Amino acid sequence: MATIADVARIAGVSLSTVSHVLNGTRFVRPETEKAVRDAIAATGYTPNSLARSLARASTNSVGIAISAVSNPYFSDIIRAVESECAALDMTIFLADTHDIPERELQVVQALHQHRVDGIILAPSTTSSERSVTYLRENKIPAVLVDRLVSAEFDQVGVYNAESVERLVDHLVGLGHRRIGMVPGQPGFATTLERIAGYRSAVARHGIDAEDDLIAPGSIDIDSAADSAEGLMRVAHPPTAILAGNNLATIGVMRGLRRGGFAVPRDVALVGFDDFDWADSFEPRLTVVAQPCLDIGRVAANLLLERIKDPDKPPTTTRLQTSLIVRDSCGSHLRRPASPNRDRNA
Amino acid sequence: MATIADVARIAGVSLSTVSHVLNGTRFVRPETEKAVRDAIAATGYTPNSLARSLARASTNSVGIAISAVSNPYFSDIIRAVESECAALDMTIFLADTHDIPERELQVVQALHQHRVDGIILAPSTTSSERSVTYLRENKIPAVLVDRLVSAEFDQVGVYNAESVERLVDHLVGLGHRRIGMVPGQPGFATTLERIAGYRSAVARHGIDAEDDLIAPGSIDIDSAADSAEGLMRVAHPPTAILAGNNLATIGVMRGLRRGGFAVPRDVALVGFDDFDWADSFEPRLTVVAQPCLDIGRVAANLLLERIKDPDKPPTTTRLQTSLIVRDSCGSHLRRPASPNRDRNA
DNA sequence: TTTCAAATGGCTACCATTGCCGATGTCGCC
DNA sequence: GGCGACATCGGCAATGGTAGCCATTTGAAA
Repeated sequence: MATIADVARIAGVSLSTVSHVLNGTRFVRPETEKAVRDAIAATGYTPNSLARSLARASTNSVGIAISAVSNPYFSDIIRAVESECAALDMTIFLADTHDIPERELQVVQALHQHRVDGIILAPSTTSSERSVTYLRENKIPAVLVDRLVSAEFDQVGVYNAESVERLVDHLVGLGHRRIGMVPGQPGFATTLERIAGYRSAVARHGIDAEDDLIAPGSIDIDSAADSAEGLMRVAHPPTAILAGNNLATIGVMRGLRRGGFAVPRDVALVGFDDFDWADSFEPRLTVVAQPCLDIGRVAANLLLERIKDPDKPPTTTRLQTSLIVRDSCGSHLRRPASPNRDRNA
Repeated sequence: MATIADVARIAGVSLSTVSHVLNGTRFVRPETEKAVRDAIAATGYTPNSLARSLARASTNSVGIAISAVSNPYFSDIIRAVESECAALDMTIFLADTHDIPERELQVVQALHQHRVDGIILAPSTTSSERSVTYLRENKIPAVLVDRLVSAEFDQVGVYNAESVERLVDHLVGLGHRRIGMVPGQPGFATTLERIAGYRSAVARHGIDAEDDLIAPGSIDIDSAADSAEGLMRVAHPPTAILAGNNLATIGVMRGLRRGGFAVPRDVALVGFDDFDWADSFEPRLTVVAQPCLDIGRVAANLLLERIKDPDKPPTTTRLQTSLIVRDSCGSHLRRPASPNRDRNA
């Protein structure tokens, strides 16, 4: 593998000149530049990014610490971040936190050791966890996505409570007064906010709010399925279920099907997070959709700003969700008194 | 940020000794080692991976060049690769090819410049494309996944033709004799193999094989939807449709719905690739499922072997798919003469 | 001849690794 | 007490590209 020294030797110039030609950091005569470029072509030289990053003290890369595994919802975010960064010739380190705090810390440390310029993190647990502490103590430019746990960092998420309230409003508008909830991952900031939104909406409408209507948090599809089955076995089972995220939604459907319940005939269902197949398969789900691409875009831009200016005050951004009404509540069957067939925020 | 020199100074030893303590590369007295470790703790020193990689000429990282964006099928593969690599303390560079040859080359070059130890690539086009040439010319350890385009590399994929043949067999077993196909991305090796499998099976059964039964390749969900609508408008529309991959399946459903056709009432549907929601939403799809986790696992291990021994002969691995029979062909309605309700390979 | 500018060379710090050679120090043995 | 054997560790160099600084060379203008 050719080095810059080889290029310099063949071009008959100094190391400095080759470097300056490569980076445009000072003027060189057109003839000299051509000699250098010819030598580069002849040797097939490509700069060693490691040495370059070492000297520049900047790697032109960002790390994404996210649970890309269990959460398909993140792939759109990653996609948007990748797209923004690629436009600026930055590369992406992807590391999977598996949503386990311990692993999350390891992953953040690994990214730091690789000297990424900044980190986008979806923190697993609620408050100042070790990984967040690590970011703060090492002054690593960072943006938190999805779960907003610390206002000392730049953060991007959605209005979780309000979105759930809109789902509850929708159900109440259709006449439902016993609404069950199958939340997402227990302990996550998003989960807590969404449960709070549920409680708030239910209280506002003055309808049933027994604790047995809220299932425990679900860690995967199957536990959500179990929760749904459990919900339908209580004394007065709900007439509608609200699923706390994409995996919970699939799980609830699986559980209901297993229990012999049809949606929306036996029970209505609304979900948090949309799917691109949701308009083609039955039951066509009524959901609130997150602007995943926007989240990723905003996160990437916030991070790049933060890298440029590490001392600017951190901002927390919440984006709007969209209520997409389809058929999973039977709203096309039993029309309510107050029709609210809104399609968008 | 502390450097190894700071540690050496505080511990009162040489640079060499600190390095040897860190890497266990030569014996040091327990007292000396303790002094070094104390100094590391005191300074909060973490080695600079860049300098380390530069000196070692190995980055302990692998690059994944894949279209993670448009293809959710790859997330399981990425997950498996990440898992295997994490166990060996290797990190992952993720770069998105967007399945565009030009971008694919850029991405491979970027990974190479970052001096990854090896690359896992899902090549977009059929034969020796520029990115594959680049890998070969620069002798980069590499494994090709999904689309098997060059036996000079290690490769991992599935039996595409055979899998499609099983789907056709299943349909024929149910009495279908006009079977349409909506293939995946045009030009991809997988697509060509799956079309070949379709043609072969159709010929073997001696049933209709007009060219208008094979739609053009679909680049996304919507183009697959258009293809499905188109298929249903031909003179003698098919009684069953075979979708060439996950996106095509969703697209076909969307198109059929738009055209007012119900599955399986008006037309049967089988798909390539399974979904984790497919057992809960209607129509419950009959599909062949790829062992994505295994593909990723095998790919990671092949790459690590290849890095260790760059000169061993390349191997091509094809894995078995599983036929999962559900309800999207109406097999639960009109039982055929020969019942083949097989659930697995 | 002096003066000046243009163009480029040379140098250095950045940082950890690793093998090699050399410099101590220590111990046992005669 | 002197000598060899060995344990332990220091010093050095090469690996790489960057970017700013100063020095140098060359040619042209004054």
